[in-house]
Amino acid sequence: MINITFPDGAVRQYEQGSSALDIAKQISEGLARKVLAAEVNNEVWDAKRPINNDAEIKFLTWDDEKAKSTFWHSSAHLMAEAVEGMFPGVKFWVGPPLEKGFYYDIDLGDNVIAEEDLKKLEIKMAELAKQNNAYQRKEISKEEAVKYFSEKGDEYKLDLLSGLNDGGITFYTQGNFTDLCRGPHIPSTGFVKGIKLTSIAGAYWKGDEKNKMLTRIYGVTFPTQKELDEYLILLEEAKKRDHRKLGKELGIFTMDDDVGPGLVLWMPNGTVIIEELEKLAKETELQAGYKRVLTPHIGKESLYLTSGHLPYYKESMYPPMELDGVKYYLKAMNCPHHHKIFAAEQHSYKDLPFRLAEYGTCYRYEQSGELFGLMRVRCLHMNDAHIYCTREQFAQEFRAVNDMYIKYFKIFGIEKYVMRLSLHDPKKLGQKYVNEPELWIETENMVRQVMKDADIPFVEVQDEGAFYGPKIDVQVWSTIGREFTLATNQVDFAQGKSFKLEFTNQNNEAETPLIIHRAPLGTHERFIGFLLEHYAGKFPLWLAPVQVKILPISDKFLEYAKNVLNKLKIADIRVEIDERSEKIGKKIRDTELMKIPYMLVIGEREVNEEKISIRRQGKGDMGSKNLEEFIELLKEEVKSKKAVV
RNA sequence: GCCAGUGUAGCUCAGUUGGCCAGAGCAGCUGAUUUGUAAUCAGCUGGUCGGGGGUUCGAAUCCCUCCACUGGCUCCA
Repeated sequence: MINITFPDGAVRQYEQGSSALDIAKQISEGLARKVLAAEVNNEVWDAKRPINNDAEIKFLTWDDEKAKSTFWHSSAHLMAEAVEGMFPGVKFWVGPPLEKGFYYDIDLGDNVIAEEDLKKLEIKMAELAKQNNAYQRKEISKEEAVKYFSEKGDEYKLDLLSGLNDGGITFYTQGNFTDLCRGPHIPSTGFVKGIKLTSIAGAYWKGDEKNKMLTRIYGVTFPTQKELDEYLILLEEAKKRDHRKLGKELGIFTMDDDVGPGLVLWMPNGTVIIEELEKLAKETELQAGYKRVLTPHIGKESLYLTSGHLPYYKESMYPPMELDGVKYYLKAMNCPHHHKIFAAEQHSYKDLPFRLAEYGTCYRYEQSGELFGLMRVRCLHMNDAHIYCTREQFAQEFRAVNDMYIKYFKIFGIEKYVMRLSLHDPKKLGQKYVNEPELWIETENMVRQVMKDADIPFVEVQDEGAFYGPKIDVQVWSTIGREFTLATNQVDFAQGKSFKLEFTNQNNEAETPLIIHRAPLGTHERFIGFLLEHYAGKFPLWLAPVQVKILPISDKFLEYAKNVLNKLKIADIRVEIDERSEKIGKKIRDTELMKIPYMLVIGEREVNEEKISIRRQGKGDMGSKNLEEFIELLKEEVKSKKAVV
């Protein structure tokens, strides 16, 4: 007998070799029907895997993220079985679960798969699921596994095997499909009910663009059709919040073939938002001791050779224009220009930290396939600044930047974010990273310490640093689930040297400053793209391009309405009037769709009472007030920067 | 850049196996209407069917090529 400890601390005895599923069955059949996998001593196991020693166990059902992963990974195997049935002889790489769903990377050989085939595969998967085949685990020696895949001629699985040690290797089989897999899996295919294969994509083998491109099929499955349907509806809803759709509908931005891909034209409504954001940045940075500068959009080749950007960055810069034998590049970053401003004057340690800020316009020739709405563009306006400081000042400055991020995130109601410490890869020193092994370690430690001291949670990732130093990237998720880097805070120990930047220290010696590059609001493009999805186009009052729309019921009340318009304008409110001879219902509908926060309905009653009727976007009629009162409310709301939910 | 897909009026979309001057709704314009909290009515304008080339008696429909966009990969603020 073995002792099994349950999450509530209860200990019960079971026969040696009982599986989690056996145990669940003894508790109740209902539970057993729901168990997808089990955590055995904090490791996820197949529910049917025999337990031979005393253990702590926890049943995993659909509600548990780990069970979902197991479910989706098992679904990937199910899809692989269907694919193998359709295209015999194909080879499989890996098929991991995702946050929502799964994929499998497949070498289809000479076969081509089209979107229509996904339907067929779904049907095939449903058939196979219905057979309710068990996922059978088998421990196997490395020799035997190598033999199996050698005979199959499967170089991919052999490659996986080469990285595995003998002893821990397992095969999983369901129906006619056997895969090298560490598991775990759900008990049988019958659990998979709602099946949707979402897309086909190419993916480089091992994520390296020099390697062969495999076919990746994405899918998602659920234990019931109903849950799948609900998920698909959710996806449809998410599309409505897409910043590209909203951007067009609300007149925020546009792009044009004749201007060029990735080049954003900010329309009047978008420009209002940009100006408000810049106002916020200016106020915030002024208080934080930054000085504003303005620099040209181009620079000579020599500038980028000095900075060291050119060798690392040339591919993503617009090609140079040549004048009188000198090459000029469009700037892809503002730092070299700022460094030259630092260099233009003598600096004493007493001047430091020296902080230069600019909403700098940069041009990056991103690969065509990388462009994506506002999130990835070729002309961007960066909320950039460079801080020149001493080593002693570094910690405090770096922390102040992080604090600024958090302050901004509060204003915008950004609750979900992760700070990511991006480190170098020692193997790539001299290639992707400047060859200063000690400085890398030193600055990485400095940043790590700052984060720890400030008690800010962060994750560390290898091989993600800037070429000149480690950085903190801030990952955010828009409400529709897109993840991207919004802000960045970088240490630079290299450019100070290469630009021969100096200050005089207490001992009257020349010393090179450390440089912090930072962009808390990222770029206008990405930030506004994010905000569009974050607010679903319903911008808080302070950012709303049009804050108030006046809706006269008929032109009889136009004069009064225009009077209101002028008073609001004088109060610095962004206000418009709808003079069309449409019915009030129509005017309201159009204004609601444009997501304008306040509507003022003006008819006979308002004129007689010298009031205005207020309607709040999404909330309906709010009753009437006199105009002065309303203006005060507006001013307060603007000042609070709060979003109405 | 790579893999797969899409590209028809300002927008959202129809357009059957290639075959009468390419359609609808919304928007726009003109007129009527003067309206009380999410769509008033009528008429009209508007399209080299992404560009170019080819197959064919005939192409929005088939083929090639280029461009743009979409979903991914690589890359990234």
